[in-house]
Amino acid sequence: MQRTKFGEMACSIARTLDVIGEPWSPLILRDVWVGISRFDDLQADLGISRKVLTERLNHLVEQGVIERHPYDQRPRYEYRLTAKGTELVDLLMVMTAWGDRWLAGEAGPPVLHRHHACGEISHVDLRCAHCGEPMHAGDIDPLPGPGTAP
Amino acid sequence: MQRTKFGEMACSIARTLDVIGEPWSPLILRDVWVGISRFDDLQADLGISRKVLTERLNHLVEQGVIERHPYDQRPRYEYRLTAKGTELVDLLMVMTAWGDRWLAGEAGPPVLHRHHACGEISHVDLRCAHCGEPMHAGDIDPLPGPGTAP
DNA sequence: CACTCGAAGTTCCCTGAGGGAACCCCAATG
DNA sequence: CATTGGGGTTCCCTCAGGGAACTTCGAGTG
Repeated sequence: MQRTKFGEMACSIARTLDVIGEPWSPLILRDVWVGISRFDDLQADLGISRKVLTERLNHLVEQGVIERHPYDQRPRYEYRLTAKGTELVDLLMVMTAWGDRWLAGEAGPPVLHRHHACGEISHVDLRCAHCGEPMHAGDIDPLPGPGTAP
Repeated sequence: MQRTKFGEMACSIARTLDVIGEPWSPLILRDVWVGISRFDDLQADLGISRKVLTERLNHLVEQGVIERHPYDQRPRYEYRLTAKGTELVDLLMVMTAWGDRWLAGEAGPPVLHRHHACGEISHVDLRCAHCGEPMHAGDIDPLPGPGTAP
């Protein structure tokens, strides 16, 4: 947990960090995405402290990124992505693409992604939602928006 | 700083978190991207502790994401994005898009982005680098890659 | 019914990272 | 020679993360 509250800044990056910026949160999201969805399974897969896992799951549920689903008469739950959380996976895919490109080293990427539409091993690329052309760091100008800080 | 080392995991998401996953790092990157590049300017803009800012800048320089450039005879430096860091801005753009969509609230997004190619206010969308079709959470299958853990 | 089991937390203590503020270094300037 | 200002460093204090033991509660077993 960061001591300074990012969620109150007038910046969508800072606000997003307030939702998934804490240590472990992106990895929890990754596990839930690939189907590791129960408390003990998450704890074993990540090697995270149980206390922190509890805190992170509660926070992600509060933020509406994942949901608790009972899967038994007994109080047993599994966690699933909401629509909000599913869209956050975009972030994970970009992190994967960057990590594969810059950090994988000799051995190559640990995981490959096959794209359903074309059947090829591929990765994500960023395009403008409006015109479809590439959209990267140098391709935009920032302008003050309606929600600018007072 | 996370106690557990993410960089040693066989996962590009975890490795990427080892580079920019610490508190403040994405916001430092954002500031450098938009041209806030000197120590005191960063410290003032972010409200971060000077100690932590020093640590983060050193780490980002070590990771090859930013570079120190002297801008005076005196020991004065400014920080600039490297190619590796410039590609990391993709991550910030996706965070911005998600935050704008899910967290901006009534007021709307605090910052707008005009795309050079089409001149419109827009945001990023994820496409397959191979076929150009949309590529989101449900559109891929993960497969073990060459760098899978032993 | 008493006993055990297992998932899902909860509690406790210890260490170490973040916040804040004061301090330091050093080249240029007046 | 004293001052200024950028770019850190140092020190102390608090609070978050790690680790491991403990708790809860319903289900299954003898």
